[in-house]
Amino acid sequence: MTTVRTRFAPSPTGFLHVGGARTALFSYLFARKHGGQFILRIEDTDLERSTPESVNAILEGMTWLGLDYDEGPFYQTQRFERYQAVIDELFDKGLAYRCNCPKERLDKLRERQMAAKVKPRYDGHCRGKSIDPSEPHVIRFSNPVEGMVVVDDRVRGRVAFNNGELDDLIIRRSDGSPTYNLTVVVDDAEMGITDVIRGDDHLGNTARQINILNAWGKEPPRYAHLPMILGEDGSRLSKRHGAVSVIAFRDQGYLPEALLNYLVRLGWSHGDQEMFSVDDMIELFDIGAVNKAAASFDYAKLAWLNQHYIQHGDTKRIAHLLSPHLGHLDIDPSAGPDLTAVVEAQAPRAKTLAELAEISTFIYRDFDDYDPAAAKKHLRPVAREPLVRMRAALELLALEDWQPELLHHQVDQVAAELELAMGKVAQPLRVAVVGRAASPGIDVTLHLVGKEATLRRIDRALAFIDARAAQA
RNA sequence: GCUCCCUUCGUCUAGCGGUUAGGACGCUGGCCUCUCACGUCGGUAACAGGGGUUCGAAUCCCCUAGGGAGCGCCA
Repeated sequence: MTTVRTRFAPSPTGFLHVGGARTALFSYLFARKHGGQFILRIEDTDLERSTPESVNAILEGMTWLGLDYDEGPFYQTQRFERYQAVIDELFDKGLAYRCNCPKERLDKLRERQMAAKVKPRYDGHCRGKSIDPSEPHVIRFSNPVEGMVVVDDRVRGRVAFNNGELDDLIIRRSDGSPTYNLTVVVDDAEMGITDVIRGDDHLGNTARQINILNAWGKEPPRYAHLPMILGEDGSRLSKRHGAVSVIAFRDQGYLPEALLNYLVRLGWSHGDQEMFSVDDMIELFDIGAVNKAAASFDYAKLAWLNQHYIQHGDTKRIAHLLSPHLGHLDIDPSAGPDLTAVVEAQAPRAKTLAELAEISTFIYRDFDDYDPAAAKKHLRPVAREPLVRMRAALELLALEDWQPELLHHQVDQVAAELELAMGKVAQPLRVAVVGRAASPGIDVTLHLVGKEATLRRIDRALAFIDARAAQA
């Protein structure tokens, strides 16, 4: 039995988007599941549009997702001699031919075909003509004229194409460079790719590629064409739907395991299971169980998964990943409490790391203004007494006693002394210290804010209440 | 226009001839509770339409409708 070898073959004309990431993931999983190899190949034969920046962006995305490859990255631009050799071979065997049809003829042909309501395709005009290699020309593959090509696809099943529908595609441009369908075929064959997993926009190409493979005398790999990922409105996923670059997800505070988990469930499932670690995926993934229909990207569900992983992931690691997001808010995490304590306290209320950072700013610096609704509701004259009492009680607390348990006790005490419900004391205190009505438990909140800032902010709240009373 | 493909709650999906059509996200009601969350219990909501085949169809076949992809000297 031959070893399974899959590849991910992006063209470096932009960042790594989630559709590509899912294709890469499925290829990766298939290889890992079968104990095979996963290969990365950069298809940069389009010199006009390929950029080194894009290559870096793709590599960065793969690394962030943890989709490690066993071989590569290979660059097609470094394999031009191989492609030329195969083109020559096909030409010498009469399986390809020179064509010098001018653009005008091709345009007219196409026009006529459209008018006749037939599929536009090259008519094989130059087949059998002997064209001098010194004059400008391209080389076309002689596609079989009769018969059918059958793609035995792992997700689509058997898909048949009539050879009459396929035309003689160009395999070498007039500038001498090879084209996509040729390079893919050569690389997949020579890199020993056993299973090609790619987007279903390639289904049509597959028929052509199988024909080239057959002519060249190579065994075609097995194919699996994945359905597309659509935006929330059902149209092709694009930037206008939201983030599509995996790096953008990272920068917005998504965890790679959350994105991977979300992606694996797009078109694939294992019973009712929703949570999958990468190890789970490798164990359970089944390419044959992939759906045929396109799926819409649901940002809300991704957010739910992300929250789950923020909440249940290793606290130290989450803290580490949170750090740069605090930095973006001009916060120096080392100037505050232990970051893991912040993560533990806030994780249940953040869907992204960016959000986690945002709702934690009060821990590091005084807030600018009170949330109007919160201030109106809780910083009223009735709150004055509880706040004064709290301040007095807290001031007596030694720095080393500034711990959640003792802080909780203080709030309890004041509430009991004033015969007030816990909330009547805790809420004004919370708004005073946080600036808004939502935060972790009041004990944890006070602990994270620290004694000095807590007392300062209570004073500020008292002044606020007095000023408001004077105004009324 | 032509070729190929797809169609179960709003979304991701389970289902593979007999189910009260299940789960998850979202939305929503209760509980928990110092707030917001988390958690937990419940609710809402789907087989695109029409013909067959069959004792019996979400499941098999055909047609219609809707959607998608491809038809480059792009990949």
